[in-house]
Parts: sequence; C-alpha cells; structure tokens
Amino acid sequence: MRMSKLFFQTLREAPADADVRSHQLMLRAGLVRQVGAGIFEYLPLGLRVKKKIETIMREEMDAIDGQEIVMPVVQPASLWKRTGRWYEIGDDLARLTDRAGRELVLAMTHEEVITELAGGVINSYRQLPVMLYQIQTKFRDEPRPRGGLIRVREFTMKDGYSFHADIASLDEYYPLVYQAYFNIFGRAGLDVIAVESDTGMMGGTMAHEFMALTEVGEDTMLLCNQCGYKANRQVATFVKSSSESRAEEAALPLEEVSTPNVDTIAALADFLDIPESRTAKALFLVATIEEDGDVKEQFVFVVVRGDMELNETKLTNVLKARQLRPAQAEEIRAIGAEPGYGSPVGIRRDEVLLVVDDLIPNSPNLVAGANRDGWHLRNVNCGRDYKPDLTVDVVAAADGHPCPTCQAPLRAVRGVEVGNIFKLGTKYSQAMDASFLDEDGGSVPMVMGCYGIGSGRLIASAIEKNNDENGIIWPITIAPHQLYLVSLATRRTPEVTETAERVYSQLQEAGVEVLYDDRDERAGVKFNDADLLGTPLRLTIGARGVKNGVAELKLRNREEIRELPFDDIVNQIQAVVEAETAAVNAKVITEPLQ
RNA sequence: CGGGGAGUAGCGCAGCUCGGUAGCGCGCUUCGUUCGGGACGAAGAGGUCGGAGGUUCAAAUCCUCUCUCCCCGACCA
Repeated sequence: MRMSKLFFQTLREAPADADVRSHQLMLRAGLVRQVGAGIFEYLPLGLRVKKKIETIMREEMDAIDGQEIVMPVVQPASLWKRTGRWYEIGDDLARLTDRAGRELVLAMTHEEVITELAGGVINSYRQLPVMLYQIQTKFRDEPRPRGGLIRVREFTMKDGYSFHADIASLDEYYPLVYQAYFNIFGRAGLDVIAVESDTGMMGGTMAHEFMALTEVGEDTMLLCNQCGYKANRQVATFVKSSSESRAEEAALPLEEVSTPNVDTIAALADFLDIPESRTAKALFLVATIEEDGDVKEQFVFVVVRGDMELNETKLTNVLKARQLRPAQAEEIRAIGAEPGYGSPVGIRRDEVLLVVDDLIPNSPNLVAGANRDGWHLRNVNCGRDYKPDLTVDVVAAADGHPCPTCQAPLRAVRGVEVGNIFKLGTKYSQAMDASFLDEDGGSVPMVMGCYGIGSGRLIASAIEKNNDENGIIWPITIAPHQLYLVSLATRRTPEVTETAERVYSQLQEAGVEVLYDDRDERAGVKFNDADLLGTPLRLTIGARGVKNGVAELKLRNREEIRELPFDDIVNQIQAVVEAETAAVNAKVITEPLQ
C-alpha cells in the first residue's frame, strides 16, 4: 500500500475526549474514528488489524472442528420471548418494531438463534458434538460506554456455540476451547490470564474469563503468587483465618452509645477509636426473586464486618435473585431500621431476609447501629442478639486477604475481559426445544457451551500493552503491515525513488506486507508516522544508502539499525518477518485446564 | 440514573466575566526555497460558534429549554 493513496490521517494531538492510551493512539494513528458514544468505524489500517485477529480466530476455531456460519443481527422478538430473555433483560437489549408492527431485537448475543438453528438441523446423537461459530456484530445498549474500544455498544464478537449429547462430551470439549483461546491471544501477542468467573444469568456450571491485565480494565482479579490461585473478584474467596476470628472472646452486655452525626463506618471507627473490623456494616437491599413462576421483591438485610465489602454477585447467587437493588430510605424505615444507623437488632423480622457473612458469628462484641438516628450499640453478638436466616460468605476478597488454597496474601489486579467461555448446560436447548434422539431413541435436550471473544477489546488491549511515547508497537502477527518502507527521495535523487519503487515491488511479490511511504514529506514526518503506526519493521532507503548499495532496517521494538544489501534484501526481510512471528508464537501459553 | 466537565474550522485551543458580527497553533491548497527525526517564506481555502426559543438596535457572549460527548459512580444477561 502506498501512503500517498491511503485513506487515513495521523493526528499530532489526541482528540480531547480520548483519555485512555489505546483510544488516543487508535485515533492518532487513524485506525478508528468515533461516530457516537460506544460506536466506532474502522478505517483501512484498523480494519487490517481486525481482520488479522479474526483470521487467527478462524484458524484456531477451525482447528477444534469449529464451522463458521453467520447469523442475523436483527432478530424476531419471539425467539427471545421463548427463552424469557425478552422479559428478563432490561434496556441493554435494543428493541425495535418493523413496518408491520412486529417486534424485533438487535442481537446482543446469539444463543436463541443458534439453538433454534441447531435444533432444526440436529436430530440424532450421531450428529453430535458440533461447534458452530461466527464473527458478527453485537449491540448492547450499555448505560456508559467508555475508554475507546474497551467498552462499546456496537462491537464485533467471535461467538462460538458447541452442542453435545451429554455433559461428559462438553466436559471433554471445554478444555480444548480453553487452550484454543490461549492460542488465539498468544498468537495475537497478548498476555492473558484465565480466571474462574461467575456464570451469572447465562446459567451453566462453569465459566472462565480471559483477562488482559491492564490498569484501564474494569474487572478486578485476585491472584496468588505462591500457588497460582486466580479468580475474578465476583467469585474469589479467601480464608477468614483464625487471626480474623475472635470466637473465644466472651460476649459482653449490650450497651447504647450516643454517636451524633456518625453515619459511616469510617466515621464510627474514628469516633469510638476502634478498628473498622470491630464494627458491623448493615446493608439494605431489595432482591427480585422468582419462585414457582412468581416474581416477587424481597427485602434483604445484610450484615458484613465493617472492614469488608459486600460482594453483590455472591449475594445474588446465594439468593438465586434475578436482580438486586439498594433499598430506598422509606423501605428501610418500614422494616424498623434507620438508614446510617442500621442494625439487625430489633427489626421487623417477618418481612426481612437476614443474611450475615460467615465471619460475623465469629466476631463477637461488634458495634452496630441502634436503628435510631445518632445512636449505636456496643457488644452486638450474632446468635445472642439476633438470629440470621442465612450465614454464608458474601464479602468480596480484597488485596492482601489470605489465599483460599495456600493462605499467602492475594494480589488484586485490574484487567479487561477479552474473552469468556461458559458451560451452558441445557438452559437454552430446553427453552428452544432443541433435542435429539439418543442411542435409546429417547428425546434429549442438547448440552451446550458458548465461547466469546471481542475483536475490538483485543485490539485495544494489545495497544494498551504495547506502546511507548512515540506510538503503537504492534506484535507482528496483528500489525496492519509488516514493514514500513521509507523513501527519502527528493527531486534531486531520482535514483532513490527508483530503488524504493523496485524494493517495494520486490517485497510485495515476495508476499511481505509493505506500507510504502512515497509521500513528498520530510524524513522526520515519515519516521514519526512510522513510529506512531507501530509497524514492526522499518526499512529506510536514502541517497546515502543507495550509493553504498544498502537499505537500513530498524525494528520498532528495538534500538539497533541494520544495513541490508539490496541484492539480498528480500530474503533478509523475509527471515526477519519469520523470526519476529516465531518470537510471538513462542510465547503462546499451554495451560491444561484443572 | 446520580455527581462532575465540555461542545467555537479536520485536530488542539483562545474569545464569553464586561453584547458591537470570530481568532491562534497544527493540518489542508498553490508557488518558491529546502530535504536523514514533525522545515521556511509568500499567497489562500475552510466556521449554521451543538440546536431551538427569548432579551436587545445588536448575541459565540445574557436568559430559558434541549441535544450530544467525556470522566467518576450505579449498571454491565
């Protein structure tokens, strides 16, 4: 490709509304443009990157017997009504009506359509297992898109769905996808870690997320350097060790204490001069729970120790709730509690589900609210002063907490979820009536798995990790071009132009992906653009070199400059491209799923 | 949805307090000189000042409403 013809523009300054590094660089390098909040267009260079990533995805999915298909973005609402998600999912699901008044949705994922498709085609266990995937547009009307391509509304996803005759077959296949994902990310030059994750409303029994570790990520993971434990904060556990427990301490009598204008844990601990761990935090939530087809709201009173944070995912799962929301002040008063001074002692238990974290029974003599404005209670003891309905782990693991397997301190890190894999089970196949006949002639719902990777997030994460003050530093496997050819020709040096043109066609013929800077620009402009675009190899042809029969090769990720003689240039470039590609591929992680 | 910030030329910004009909840098066009890390000179093109309404002789500037974008939080099957 000739730069003089390329549809793009580099920017010296990043647009003011981009403040995430990858977003700034993508805009400055002319890879993408923003159309609206969370809506982007890809320019030629950006699309080349996207296509390369998708080629890697295809190769790896095909290698585990995946078959590519394409499903529609616009789908009839009736499919979503059959699985119930039309009713369960809120405003994230974009809905529209066609000219005839038929309800449609913009696909945010494709379980409904693919399950119906598979159900229609697969009739016999002999056709199983099968893996279908597509690389397609998704639309999720996120309340707050952010960070360039990190969190968007319209995006491209590689989504795969596997269908199995039984759980054993899924259990056998799932680890293959797990490894294929490491292959994809590794080949794209991106380090990821796989963590256990919440299955959420997707249902199913096991799920993993593939996280690119970066500060701009929205998820928090807890890692153990000692034993290798790693989990998303949503599901991470930790040891509430004996040092945390004061179970042996004798219970003291209840005592009211005046605490005017002390309505936070921090203020309370400060006011009474006690550690936060000697306080009880009261949280008021309203859960939407479905029971026997009835949907009802349940007031939930949660008690956790003052130094801990509630993990809403854990609580949601414990309650099997569809949704959790904070309670309103009136609702809190209605059950006999006082916002800011809440305590489980003396509330209207008939309407309240009282959940305490399992550390609370081992934490005697806590300070809790007195359900009276400006007052707290000392020496509140679970079991003596109130009896919980549920005693379970509902707090979030945090940095420094002891690892659940080896008790070494956990480390909290941020990451971007670039992929996920789920064992779905039969949730969708049952709802969509996707069954087959087994060996005994019985009609059985298919067992499913589903597997996603976001193309844009992968690109953004790769840039986030590979850049310097001058621009992007692409892994060669996903770079828009492998080589940036700089011609330093001027009007007085036609021999430089001739040489550059010749080298350009030689490299192209040899299959090297060349971006040829034939623009009438000064050297500095070309070098700076080469750095900004992050092309892995840069080959410079100038008057000096032409005289000596050499071109200069510099790698974006290294300092040295090498001189290559023109008569062997194609071979040498090819060798470097191969070596760089091999270096990326050598870092692919092989990690058997435990 | 709550809190904060911003919309003026392709990008970055000034002008607004105190109304008088829009400016700077980069980029873009033409010519000349230059040419190995973002050149110089000269001449140009480009703006419904986010939108609507109002006040006024006069609105980028004051008032009201509204739209959009960004950040933090809530949310994220």
